[in-house]
Amino acid sequence: MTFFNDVYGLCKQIPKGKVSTYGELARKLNTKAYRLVGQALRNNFYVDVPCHRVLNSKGELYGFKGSKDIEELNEKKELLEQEGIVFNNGKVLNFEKILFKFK
DNA sequence: GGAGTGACTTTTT
DNA sequence: GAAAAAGCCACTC
Repeated sequence: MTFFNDVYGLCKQIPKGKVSTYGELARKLNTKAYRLVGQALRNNFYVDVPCHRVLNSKGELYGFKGSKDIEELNEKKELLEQEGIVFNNGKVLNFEKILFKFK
């Protein structure tokens, strides 16, 4: 679970009001397993990890809204709006501005 | 230990 | 430019 753990750690590094992408996370971890990032978050969306701040490369939520099992994250999406992130048709406005890039 | 899986990304049609 | 297909790696069953 080390990989997952790393993912969680990075997610926690995402400052409030900003978002990141699975690609960035994976790249930061020096891996191409983009899907693993999503998997990690999915298994651990119970934990205090701001997984809702992680979007896909297009800057929009992936799977959240479509799946019923994770419809709880729909509420988290609204949380993002509370943090200052604006959504438009499921997409994020000024995505590149609020995108948090890992170093 | 092998096969299946997935909140993705990139390339190709 | 949208839609489909393939590639990817770690984790679970």
